[in-house]
Amino acid sequence: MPIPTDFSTPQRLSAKKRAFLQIQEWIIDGTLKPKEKLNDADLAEALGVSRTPIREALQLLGAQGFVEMFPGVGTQVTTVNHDDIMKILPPLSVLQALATEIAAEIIDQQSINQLKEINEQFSHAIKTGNSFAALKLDVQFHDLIVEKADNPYITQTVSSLQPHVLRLYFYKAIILTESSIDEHNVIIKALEEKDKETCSRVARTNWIRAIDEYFTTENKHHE
Amino acid sequence: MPIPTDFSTPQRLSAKKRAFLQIQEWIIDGTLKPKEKLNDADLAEALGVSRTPIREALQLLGAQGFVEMFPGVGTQVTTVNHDDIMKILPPLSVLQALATEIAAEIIDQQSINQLKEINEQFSHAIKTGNSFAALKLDVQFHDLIVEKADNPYITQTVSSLQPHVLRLYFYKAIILTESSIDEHNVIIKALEEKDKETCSRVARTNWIRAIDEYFTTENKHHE
DNA sequence: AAATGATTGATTGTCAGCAATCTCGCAAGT
DNA sequence: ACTTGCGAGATTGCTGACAATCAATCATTT
Repeated sequence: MPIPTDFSTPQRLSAKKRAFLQIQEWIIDGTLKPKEKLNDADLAEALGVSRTPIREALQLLGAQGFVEMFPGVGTQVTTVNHDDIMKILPPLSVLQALATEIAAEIIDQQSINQLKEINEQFSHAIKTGNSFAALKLDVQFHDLIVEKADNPYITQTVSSLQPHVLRLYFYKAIILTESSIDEHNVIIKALEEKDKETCSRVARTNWIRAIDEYFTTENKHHE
Repeated sequence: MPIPTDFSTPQRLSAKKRAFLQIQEWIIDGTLKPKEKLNDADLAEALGVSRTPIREALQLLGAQGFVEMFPGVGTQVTTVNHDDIMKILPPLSVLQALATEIAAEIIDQQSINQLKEINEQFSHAIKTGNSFAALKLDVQFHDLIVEKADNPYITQTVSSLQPHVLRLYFYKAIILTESSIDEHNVIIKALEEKDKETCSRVARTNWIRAIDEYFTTENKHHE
């Protein structure tokens, strides 16, 4: 009998980690409302653990900007505004542009093939109106590039912004359109040609176009 | 007897916050060595508190990238390498460049005067060889611009990188020279003239010059 | 009626202790 | 000498409880 070689160690999630992931999800999807006061005993009861792992999870959520802790008073979910998209896209885009520029010099063909595959799935999701899937594929696309850039500080800062992007999606502040498909293709081509300049320019101006579209859609919405 | 009006509410620091600040300082200044295994009972004893606030502080330090937690095993101080400067400057600079570009459109004259004042003190610190003071003034200079940009995501990402800059200083991986004085002056002038393009360009290329100088100094050091 | 002070209950931050797990050292077997 | 197995001790994650503090409510004074 051959020894199995394709197993992985089963991951036991600590109570803290479970609490963190669950509360984060509740905040992102709006179950826990902006400005809502969080009571750690209630959360502990809801999740079937003691208050300590809840408090540890809240430290992490505070560091992420999803809650604000007022010592001696309580913990509150941070606010989310429609216009936050206006604020998050510039830093996110310059970081992604930087990652793309760095990756252009070192990326391998296999990863480029992966990007093409992701963009095909992204295109399909856009065309079939599956916007959540499209968002996740957009994140995957950029995350692969960030990973290839191999700079822990870029990875850290981008990943600190990503959950906020997801939250904005749930508050209907994110719009992905067919234009993004073409942009991804331009990035892929530029990466194949090791064209740093185009990589950087496209990724950096992407947010300007996204904001224009956002305003166009918003104006229609208000009419 | 007039009622005092210039007092502020005395800030009581929670045990958690005190622990966080102290352990962070120990990591930054090398008291706690890279790769060192941290034992929360020892830290608790050293700081005269129970383990709970230590564990909460460690969550924050983990989120900051100063420690890595291995569930069930222990917590370890992250490594620091001389060449980390090569990795942190690009993202830090693009974020600072973005902040400068945004601030160029909205900054007031009072803040510009403040920048001039800070740069004078920075110049003095450089010329008298007080490099720690110079670093702190450089941080102050950029932080004021980031504050004026009024974008919480830029503030958050920049401030997540700053403590790492300080740590690299203590590991002798940061060098500030007289060139920075001139650069600051170029930024100030461009801000006064609302010249976004120059703001952005200078702040974004600053790290290339800083890395060149770093290599020049490193080569001399190895001779 | 409005302002002030006192009281009460809830919540937060922390403590001490318990159980589970991990690591290390020692002993036994090959 | 090297490998394997076991046990002990240390450490981690978590629980339940306590004390301090805050906010809300009630009572008293103006």
